[in-house]
Amino acid sequence: MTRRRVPKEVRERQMLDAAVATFGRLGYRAASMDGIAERAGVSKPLLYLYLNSKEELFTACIRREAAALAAAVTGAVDAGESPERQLWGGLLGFFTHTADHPDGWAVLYRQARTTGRPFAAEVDVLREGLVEYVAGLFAAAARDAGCDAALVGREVTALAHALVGAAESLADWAGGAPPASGERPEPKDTAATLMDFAWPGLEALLARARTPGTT
Amino acid sequence: MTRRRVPKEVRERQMLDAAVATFGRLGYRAASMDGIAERAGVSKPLLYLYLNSKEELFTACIRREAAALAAAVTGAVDAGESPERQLWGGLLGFFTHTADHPDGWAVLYRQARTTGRPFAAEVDVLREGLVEYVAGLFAAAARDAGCDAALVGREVTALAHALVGAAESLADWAGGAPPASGERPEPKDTAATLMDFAWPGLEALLARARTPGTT
Amino acid sequence: MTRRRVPKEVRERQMLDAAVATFGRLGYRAASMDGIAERAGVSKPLLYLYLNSKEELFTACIRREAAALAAAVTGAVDAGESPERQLWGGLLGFFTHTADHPDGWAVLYRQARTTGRPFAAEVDVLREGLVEYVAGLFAAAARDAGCDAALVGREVTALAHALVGAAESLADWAGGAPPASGERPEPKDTAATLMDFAWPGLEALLARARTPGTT
Amino acid sequence: MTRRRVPKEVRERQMLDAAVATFGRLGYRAASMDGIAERAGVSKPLLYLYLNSKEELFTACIRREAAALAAAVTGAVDAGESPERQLWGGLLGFFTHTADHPDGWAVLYRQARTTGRPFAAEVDVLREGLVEYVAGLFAAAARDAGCDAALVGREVTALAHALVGAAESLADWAGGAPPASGERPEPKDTAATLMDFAWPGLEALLARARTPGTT
DNA sequence: CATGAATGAGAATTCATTCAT
DNA sequence: TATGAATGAATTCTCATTCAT
Repeated sequence: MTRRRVPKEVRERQMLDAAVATFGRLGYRAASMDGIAERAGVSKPLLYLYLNSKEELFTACIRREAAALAAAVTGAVDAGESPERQLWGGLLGFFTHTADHPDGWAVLYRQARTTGRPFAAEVDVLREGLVEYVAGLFAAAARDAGCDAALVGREVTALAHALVGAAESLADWAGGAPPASGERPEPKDTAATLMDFAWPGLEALLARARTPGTT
Repeated sequence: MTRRRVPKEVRERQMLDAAVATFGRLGYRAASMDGIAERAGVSKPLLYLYLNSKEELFTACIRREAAALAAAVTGAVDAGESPERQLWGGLLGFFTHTADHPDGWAVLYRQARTTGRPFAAEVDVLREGLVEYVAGLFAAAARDAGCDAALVGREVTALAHALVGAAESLADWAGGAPPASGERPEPKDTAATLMDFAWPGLEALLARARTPGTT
Repeated sequence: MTRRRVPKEVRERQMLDAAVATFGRLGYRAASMDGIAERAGVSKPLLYLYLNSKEELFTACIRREAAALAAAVTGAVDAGESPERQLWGGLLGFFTHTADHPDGWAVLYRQARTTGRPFAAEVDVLREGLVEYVAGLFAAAARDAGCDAALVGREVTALAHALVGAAESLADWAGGAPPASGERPEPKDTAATLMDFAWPGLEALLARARTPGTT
Repeated sequence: MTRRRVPKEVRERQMLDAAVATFGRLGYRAASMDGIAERAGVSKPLLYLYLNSKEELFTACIRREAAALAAAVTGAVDAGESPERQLWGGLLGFFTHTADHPDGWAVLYRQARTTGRPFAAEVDVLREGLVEYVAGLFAAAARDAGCDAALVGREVTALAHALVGAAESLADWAGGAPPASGERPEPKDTAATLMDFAWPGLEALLARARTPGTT
């Protein structure tokens, strides 16, 4: 159609955008290369020229979105602050980004994880990074509270897993309800809900750790 | 091959079992009617005779598994006990059932939600039911603690959502780690983790509600 | 279209016939599964159901035609006769069969040999068989003529190769000239031409072998 | 990359060389213009600028290789010598050239003949020329032997066909056996094999022609 | 002169679905 | 009741060919 010459990077971004939107809504199998090409406004061969195959295209989507999400979380944290403030910042960054990029989030959380090993593994890398980061915050909070970090180590990791899972779930829920269901919750509110939900559990754990005799 | 005359209901169950296993592992699109028929040990036309189409078959799977899960949760609760005990019972029932029926859980949580509106809606019904049930428990706890139920209503619902989301996430995580990762966590431990994580948050909320002046 | 139920073997033969005709005329790459299915009067999926892939289909064609040609040659020979008579019979069988099955011959000689290793290897088996058979006849003729078989062994094999090559070439030539060029030569004449061409060379060789001092 | 200004003719030769190598190894269909351009070290549009289309490119390859082969045969013959010496010279030239230019030979003999009418026709011109030349030699030999040329005319043509076919077949066989099979036969040996094989047949024919009463 | 960027057309293969028995 | 046989409709991917610079 439009034989417009467009710089490589722009074209590639157009294609990835279209792919993320399509994969995010339909899933890997149901998405067709035809559909993606059309949405990107390019011909199918061009799509293949840039991204080689459906599999590689999907992988490229996952990587791009994972990197963007990680950057959003990292960038929202001020490393000099208290663990609690850092967690708050990270959560806010997380919910803001996922709310702003629902298709990207769907690709990562909904689709990539249900489409078989190689893809799920890509996401696991991201996830492990987040879990470790949160666990680090919890450990710092433990130190600040005068607990033996080694003592609470295992439980801290479990809690970090639970928190990340809860965050994913909330992000999914917040983004999932489409226009119909009235207003979408603000990222700030979602973050507050989760903080209120989770932080007391952590403090209770630390309290127990300071009072020997309880497990 | 086995020309055994089998009663209608048994046949149907065989087919649904095969379908749940196949859909749960491969997803809706990647699963083939051929594969399901073969796994069920019946011919494809018979599969169509009983279940009409791939779409209806998938829907039937979702409904059956959703009902089974709801029954498992409901059945594990003793309506006469305290909210905390009731929640504990429900969580235990939930984690036990999902651990025992990983394919069914995968169909509900992983596949149905990623395969487009009509199917996701089926699951949402189940989910809403659970959320409301949990919210009811929280409201009861609020009353028991002498709080104004109306006052905490909104927050209680948000918390219920978070808890259900966390439970789903934990169930998925507990079932997801295959043999490699050593032993799978016991449902009881998973439930305990979540209780420890979540209950303090609720109590903190109630405490705030009793002490006017804080949001 | 015609949803006629046809016995398996008949269907398979229809498909192979169509495939041989198509591959023989267009070559492996230029032939399309669509075209073959249409010529066979079946749908493409059925073609795949029976023959799995283009590659397997081509292999099946080669094998069937190779077996048929080998049978035609073998069946035209009376094992009790003199080498010269046996060779005559074999050639006659060969030229008769190739003239009667030009597409099969084209598949074997023209297409299979130019379509890469795995296919060429199939034909080589046939070809080696024929060469060895002819070499055996030559050796028998040598013994009858009182020559030391071991002495002429190597030359006999080279001659056999040349003869088979000449036969292939003549068959191709005889079958290649289409209607335009007037009448096609009779297999008997082709066989006679080759006998006249080749037998004196063999006899000359044997004569040299009986008169030591020549190489 | 190499922005060297290269004279037109050299460029064209580079392209034809690449095309011959590619077509000879892969065949017309399996060869891609992309591959040829890359092997030639030029861009695809340039390839099209010089040679217009895949079809024309293939035709140009055939013509160039056919001319080269004809020249090699013609140039190896001393027109003043006896028919037998001339035939020997021609065969030697033929086998030497085909051994030195395996890709060109593959294009002519293997690929062009299996890729449909228009291309096969190009080769037929070459082939007919060779056959007529050989038939002329045979006729001269007949005259030298005191035979009535008209009498043996038809048989002489058939023999010429057989000889050319045998030569082609031997060239193909000699060039086909790759490194594995040890040393490749020398052109001189191949020519000798064919001379030994063919000349006695011709002499026998002439002998019969001088002795009326035999057919 | 030379090319990077782009596309229309087609090919192999798979799948949900349905007759005819 | 139950099925072996059959197909229409996609889907992924490739290739010859051509603008725009």
